[in-house]
Formats: sequence, structure tokens, C-alpha cells
Amino acid sequence: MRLPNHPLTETLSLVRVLHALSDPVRLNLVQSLATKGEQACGALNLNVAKSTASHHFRVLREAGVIQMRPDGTQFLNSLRKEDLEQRFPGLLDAVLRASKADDI
Amino acid sequence: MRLPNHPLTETLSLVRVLHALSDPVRLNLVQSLATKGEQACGALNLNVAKSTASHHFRVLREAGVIQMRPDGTQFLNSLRKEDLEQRFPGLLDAVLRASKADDI
DNA sequence: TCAATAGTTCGATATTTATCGAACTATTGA
DNA sequence: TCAATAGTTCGATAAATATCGAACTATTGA
Repeated sequence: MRLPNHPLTETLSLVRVLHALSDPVRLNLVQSLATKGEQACGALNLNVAKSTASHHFRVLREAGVIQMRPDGTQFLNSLRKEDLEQRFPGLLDAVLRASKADDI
Repeated sequence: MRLPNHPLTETLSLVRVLHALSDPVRLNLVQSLATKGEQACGALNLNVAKSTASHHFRVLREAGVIQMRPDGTQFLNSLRKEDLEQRFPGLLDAVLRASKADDI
């Protein structure tokens, strides 16, 4: 079983979270998870190579923005909304709201 | 007279803003401006070389996070609070609030 | 048992970025 | 007029990052 590491809510770093969100591919990914809910990696059409997509998922996971849970041959990804809200209140909502106002 | 370029509020890019904020030196700088109000570059003790500080001010300015107005031999810097609030409501407040909760 | 599916890891590469010191420019106050 | 002050620009460098393809690993369904 592949169990990727997820940082604890209390240890999340603001700089890390902001950096994770400051890439067009990743922001697009986060936006998709926000609207579609839990999704497998492949279900999100990122228009990059598989290895590149894997890289971006890892950056988001290690920053604490998403969680990945194994499900058969795939991973189901979702936003850590509650955790982020607890650690950095209002931040994710503001980014998601902004990402709709922006073309990215 | 040195008049640096400032992007229009309507053209601010979310990715650019998040990237500008995702550096420890710059986040610290933004935090200082938020608490102290308008400040000259030299008044903020960034603990980096003058040229490096200048670079960070430029990144923040070009992202639209700060505005710089010439005043004698120096520049007075301030946050573009209202502009950011208009373009990306709640974002700056959430980041500032988070930056207090975080060690950066 | 085994092929198919879903991601990860690895090695390479090109780009971006943070950093510095030195030289430069602009403004003011004496 | 000129020295002092405040930043900027330039050139160099080291580190981080986004990207890819190929090889690998883990899981399931037939």
C-alpha cells in the first residue's frame, strides 16, 4: 500500500502554501478539486506529462493543500479545506474566489 | 524623477500576486508595511544586500502588491490594500492574518 | 497468473530566481 | 557646487523548479 506523507495541520507553513498555489498548473488543479470534489489524478486534465503532474500533486500534498488517499490502482485527491481553514482562516476561500475572478 | 511602473488594478494576476507573497523576505516585508504603514525601503530591515532588497521591492511592485512613491532621495512604500481588495477580495487580509499565525 | 491501469521515480535539461558586490543615477542639504 | 543619502542596474553565481520520457511499482480484474 502506498501511503504518502501528509504534513500535520499545525505544522503547515504559509510560505509553502503560497508557493504551492503560485503556479498556474497547480492553481488550476486546486480550482478543479474545489468545483468537482474528490478526483483521481488522471481525472484532472492538466495538459502536462504524467511525471510532471505527479510532481505538482506532490508539491501540493507536501504543502498541505491536498490530501491523497489510495483507492485501488489510483489515488483520490481532495482539498484539505478544514485543515487550511483552521490553520489559515479565510485563505483558501479567498484564493478560490480570486481564481474565478482571474484568468489564471 | 524616478517613476516606477505600477500595474493597473484590473490587470493584476493572481498567480503573480501569490508568487510575490511566497517568499520569506517579501512576506516579512509585506507584514512590516501592514503594521508600520508607509515606509522607505531602508526603514525595513530585511537583512539582505541593498541590491537584493531592491529586487524584492520590484517583484512586489510589479505584482501589484505594493506601491512606491518618490519622496526626496527615497521611495515610500505602502501596500495596495484597496486595489487588492477590489481585485481579490479577502486575499490580503487572509495572508496578513495567516502571517501572524505563522512563524514564516 | 498476468495484462492493464495509475502513479512514482530517475536522470537530464532549460528556465527562473535569490543573492551578492560594484558601479551607476537621482535628489537633497550644506 | 558637491558630498551624502537612497535606490537601481549590471554581471555573475548558485540553487530551485518545471518539464519531459523511460523505466519502475503497486493494485486490480479477467
